[in-house]
Amino acid sequence: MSGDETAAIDAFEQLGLTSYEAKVFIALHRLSAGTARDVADITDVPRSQVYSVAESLEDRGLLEVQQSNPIRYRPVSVEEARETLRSQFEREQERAFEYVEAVESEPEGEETQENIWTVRGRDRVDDRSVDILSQAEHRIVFGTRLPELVTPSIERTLAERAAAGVSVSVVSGRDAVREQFAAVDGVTIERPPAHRTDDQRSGRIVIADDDSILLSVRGGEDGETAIWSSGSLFASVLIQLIEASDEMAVE
Amino acid sequence: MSGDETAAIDAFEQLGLTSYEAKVFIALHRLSAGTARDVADITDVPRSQVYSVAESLEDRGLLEVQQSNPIRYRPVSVEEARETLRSQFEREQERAFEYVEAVESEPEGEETQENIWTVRGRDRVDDRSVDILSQAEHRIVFGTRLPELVTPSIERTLAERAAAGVSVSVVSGRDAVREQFAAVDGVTIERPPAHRTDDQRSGRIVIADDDSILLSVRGGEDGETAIWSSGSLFASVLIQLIEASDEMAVE
DNA sequence: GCCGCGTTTGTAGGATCGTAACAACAGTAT
DNA sequence: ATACTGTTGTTACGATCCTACAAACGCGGC
Repeated sequence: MSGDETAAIDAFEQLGLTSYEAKVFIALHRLSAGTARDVADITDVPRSQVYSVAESLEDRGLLEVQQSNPIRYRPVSVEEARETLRSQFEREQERAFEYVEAVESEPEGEETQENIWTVRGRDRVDDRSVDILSQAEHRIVFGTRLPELVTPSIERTLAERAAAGVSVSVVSGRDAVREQFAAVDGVTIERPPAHRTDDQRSGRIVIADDDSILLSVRGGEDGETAIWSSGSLFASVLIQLIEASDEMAVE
Repeated sequence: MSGDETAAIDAFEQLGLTSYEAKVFIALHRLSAGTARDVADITDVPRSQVYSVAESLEDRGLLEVQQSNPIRYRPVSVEEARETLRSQFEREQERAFEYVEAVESEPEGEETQENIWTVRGRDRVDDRSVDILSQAEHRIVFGTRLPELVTPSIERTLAERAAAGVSVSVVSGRDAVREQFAAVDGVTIERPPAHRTDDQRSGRIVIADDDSILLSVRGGEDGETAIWSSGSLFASVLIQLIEASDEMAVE
């Protein structure tokens, strides 16, 4: 079995199929249609198991059955299968989150507790950054060495906030980053203070108003890990610390 | 635990979470945020298990962790969770079907084998009907007693085919059905021949050109079950049989 | 000491995986 | 006609893995 096929089977398992179901479904697409024996011959699924597996695939709407002797199976088209799985997914998601929304309680006091949260994984850090940025009302500082950490959603949010009258400044020593914002209206571009050594492992920094901050580093298993805090004493102190050291450098 | 909650947990399991993961996620939304003990107190998840479950939820991007003592957990917002799960789903689906598309073989001879296929479930019958209808090039006959079996997608496809110059005739004795097509251009409405007794269990009939036919019945576990055939001798013979009996009645 | 936190280990149950035996049937040779 | 052969569809049964669930442990703070 090829590595690609193993990967595809894994993916199908993530979508809720068993490995047998994935193998039978794939085999039937190879064959266009076929009997239990046909399927068993080109997979490692025992023939005796094909019948029940096919039945369960029929229940999921992924194949059709010809009641003959021998029984023949026919997979539905890829487009139809995708649509079927997708609508099933949407339905389940609706059921699940409907309830969560009904029971979730209001965040009391808008995050006034002294909390510093950890976020692992680049996409997650990205989401959280956008979240923090879009709550800014007066000023934003965004800094990074790495152009690839200026994702489209970040860029969009910065531009949107700038347009809303928020003072946005992007801090980077790298030209690649600086150029990304050269054309954006209302965005000030600055260089980091000279005294700050550029740690190779630093990721991005996000400051929104005087009460929200996010700081990420690269490395570790997840690629990027961030800590962030919003509305806490921690946040404002951290922000002051960071910015005070810059002010001093200027003087 | 309420029935709603059980349903929601089931739904989360369908989305790939374990029941513990679902319970912890829901509990954290109830609390807005909390420690392992907080969660254990309002669920039947043992406190000692909350830590590992939360870790796995963090990997999935469904909650964030505060590294303190005690450890505090914070769920991501419903919108963020939905988006995360959805993009994960899309990614997996892409991985899975990309491979299937690469290996699927061309249907040789365009369904010339003598095959009659079975389809169970109303939605599936609907899909197959639309599929057959949209391959019609010259004429279409669509019949049903039941207005609810004239779904929007059927209606759309019939109108689209009629617009493409296909001769479309809808056959029904029910006014509710007849009225649905009264306004559609290019669609002829007919009554079934008087000699044909209207079996209570009949569902829909779809005929496309002289080579594709689908026939469904209501009843059984799945609500609606259909047989269909395309390009086979079976199909053309069946079509002739059905239509011949009508012709005779006319004479 | 005492108590709560976080970790680790162990067991029971369920679902999937994988093997094997079985009756029913069709075709062939005797 | 009978016996033999091979296939089909069904059923039963261990092996294996993961989840659910329970209990114990080391640790640090009060």
